[in-house]
Amino acid sequence: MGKKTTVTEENLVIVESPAKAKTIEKFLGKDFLVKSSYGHIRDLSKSDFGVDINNNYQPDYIISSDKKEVVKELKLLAKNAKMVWLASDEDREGEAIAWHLFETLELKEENTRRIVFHEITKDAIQKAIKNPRKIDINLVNAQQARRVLDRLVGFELSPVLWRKVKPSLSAGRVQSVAVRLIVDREREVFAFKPTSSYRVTAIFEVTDDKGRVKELKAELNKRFDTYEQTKAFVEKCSDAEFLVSQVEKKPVKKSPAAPFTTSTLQQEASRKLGFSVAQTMSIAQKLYEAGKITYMRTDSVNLSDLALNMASAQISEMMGPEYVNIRKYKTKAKGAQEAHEAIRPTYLDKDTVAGSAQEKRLYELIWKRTIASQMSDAQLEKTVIHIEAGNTGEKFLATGEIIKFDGFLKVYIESTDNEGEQEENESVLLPPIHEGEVLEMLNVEARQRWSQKPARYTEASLVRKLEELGIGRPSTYAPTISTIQNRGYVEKEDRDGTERHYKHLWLEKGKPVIESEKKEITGAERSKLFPTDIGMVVNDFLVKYFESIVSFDFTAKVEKEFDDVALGNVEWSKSIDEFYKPFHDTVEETLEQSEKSTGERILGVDPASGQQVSVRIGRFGPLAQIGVSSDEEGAEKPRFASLRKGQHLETITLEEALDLFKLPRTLGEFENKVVVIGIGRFGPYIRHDSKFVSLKKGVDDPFEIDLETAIERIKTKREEDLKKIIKEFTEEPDLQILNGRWGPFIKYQKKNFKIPKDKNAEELSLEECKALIEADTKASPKKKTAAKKAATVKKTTATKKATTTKKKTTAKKTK
DNA sequence: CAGTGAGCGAGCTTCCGCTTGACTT
Repeated sequence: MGKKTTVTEENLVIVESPAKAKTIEKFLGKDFLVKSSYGHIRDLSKSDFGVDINNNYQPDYIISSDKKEVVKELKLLAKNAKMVWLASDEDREGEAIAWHLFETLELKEENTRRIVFHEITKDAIQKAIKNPRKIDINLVNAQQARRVLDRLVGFELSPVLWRKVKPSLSAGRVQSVAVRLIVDREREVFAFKPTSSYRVTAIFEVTDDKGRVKELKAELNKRFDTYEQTKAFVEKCSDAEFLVSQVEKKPVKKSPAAPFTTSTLQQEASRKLGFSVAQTMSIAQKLYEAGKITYMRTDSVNLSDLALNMASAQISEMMGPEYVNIRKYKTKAKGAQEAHEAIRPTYLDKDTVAGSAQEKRLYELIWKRTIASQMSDAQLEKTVIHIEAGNTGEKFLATGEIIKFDGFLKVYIESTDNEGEQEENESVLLPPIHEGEVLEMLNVEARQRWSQKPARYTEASLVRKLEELGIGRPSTYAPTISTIQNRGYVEKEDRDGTERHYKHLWLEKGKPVIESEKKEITGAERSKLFPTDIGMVVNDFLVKYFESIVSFDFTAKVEKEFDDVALGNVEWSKSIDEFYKPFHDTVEETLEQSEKSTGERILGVDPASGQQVSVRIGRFGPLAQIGVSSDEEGAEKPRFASLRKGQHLETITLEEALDLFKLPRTLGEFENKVVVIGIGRFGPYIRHDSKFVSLKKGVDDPFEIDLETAIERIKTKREEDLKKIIKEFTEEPDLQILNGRWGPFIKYQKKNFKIPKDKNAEELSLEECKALIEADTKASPKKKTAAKKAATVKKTTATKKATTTKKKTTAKKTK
């Protein structure tokens, strides 16, 4: 749409991102028009795999529907340009984009150049223009192999799941491994048996140089396995002498972390700011588009020389030259392609930025991390004081750290995922203590401690694991995490902890030991990824029949193969053929031979009826069942009940399953209508006269509640509802003025309408209400169509994959 | 929103990686 479209330009440069195009255009001057392809412009067609299996896996590429406009414009511009510069990223995907552009725009070799740069700086770009090359067809072929392999795996495997597990499911090289990680971890947690030991700490009294009395906390250098041993030791402490036998001092240095990549940014934003992976990416995108940070999808920890100079100047100015230590970091990530710089502020002299609160916070995080990465090591002195506990043969250790030179710690401290054990990492300043001193004991405390269960994944820690395994790319981490949640394989959830008792011993100077049992809350989870039943069943199915595909090193193996293709040592279609032939055989075999997979577990026998009790995945999710289906005439049908939230096929017990059938429960009658207790999506409820009343949380037990209490709840609900009604009209019972969460509103035929703020709700007449309804429906005709669209989406798709489906429906319409 | 738990079968679902917008209570 730009005005320049019709003008003939000397040079057309095509990059992938429009924001990048804008910046580069400034560097190149008026002879260059810089445009963007918006990523890939073509993809495999969806019919017949988009790949001709019988003809060397010949790909069938079509221009993506949302790229037709872009392609049309680029084609015209390319036709009129004297030279076309393909400046997509220097990695496998970027090379392929260049090649697709070459093919699709019908470019000619003599006036096409391929150029690459890893940083968006004037120097880098001008150097690139001076050093053009040809499209590297081997690298392109490696990308084609990658693309075709992913298509074949995804489009062969998914239909197997439709037949053997449930329709609409999906499997793929990346998502299936992500799910597997989460399922495996859940089972580790389930199998985990905590063991306990006893941790002993003591507080001593110390007088410092100025005569001030201070407390010194120390921990025993061992933990006891049994309560008896612990008690015996604590008792001995009451009259023991505590002698400082050694004061150990050693220098320690700490180094800063590398600048941010996509994955480390996602992790730190999650730990420090509590952002989800998708949130981080969308905020970063905004910062990028505003020119405030460099590109946010990168696996590189490299900073440009320009950035390093800026960092050096900035640190020197803000904190002094002794804080500068310019470093080059090397990536550790498997399969990193390093087409971009690390994520950094565009201008390092800006330590903050205008924008939303979230943008500010993320920017400041990036600024700090970038600056810290170029700062000096922190110099610490670690002190360990050894305190002999009388003649018990044990000793207490007090550790402390003093910072001699703070270095990068002045700006940034990296967080870790460790939960619970933070107190041990606390750095404390120790009072001056000398060897040979005898310390006064104030108290000794011993408490039972339990070993920690394996940590469930957060979105961010899953990304880190995937990156470690070389699975997925910076541009796909966030979408992959959405996919496995949208498919219903995984849920992000909070879980309340459970109460646990622990033993406690307390000894105060000159007093007897106090023994007690205390309570703590343990195992609470916040925003953790849990597998669903369907996720587990699908995973087990894939592991059983397609172990090689969902194995953790599958991607690494095929990447090696792609590397050979990129080097020109192997023909890509041959490499695909070697994989596909046996894979396809397994698919056929599995379709023929495997049973349908429902995750069925037989729990036992129902004592009341003598029938079998089992659980499995049903049409609408996990269910429990009493009895078995039978073809025989007049055979009794089994009874069914859905599993509740938090119950799982794998862990539910016979008793819990039988409990499910106790509801709904009829209590009796009230006002000649039955009162029924049940549990629905929103918890336990009372149903009466086709109205629903929630049970009181934490007070009412759906299995125990009696008719009297239920009636009480119904009555209070009625009173509350009355308060909601502001005005009613006898001539129009469908119309009410109600008090809602956001103030008064009009309810008409089950739809809600706004009341303007300048109107008094109580004084509205029926005519005025109808006028408001009329005005509201007219004012937003879009609302209606949007709602309709949403409804059709809901019909065609079971879960909330609204975004992808919507795109498709609109795409079809515009055709 | 508070249930349902199939084969009278028509046609659809699905992958991974590049990119950005246009959606909504």
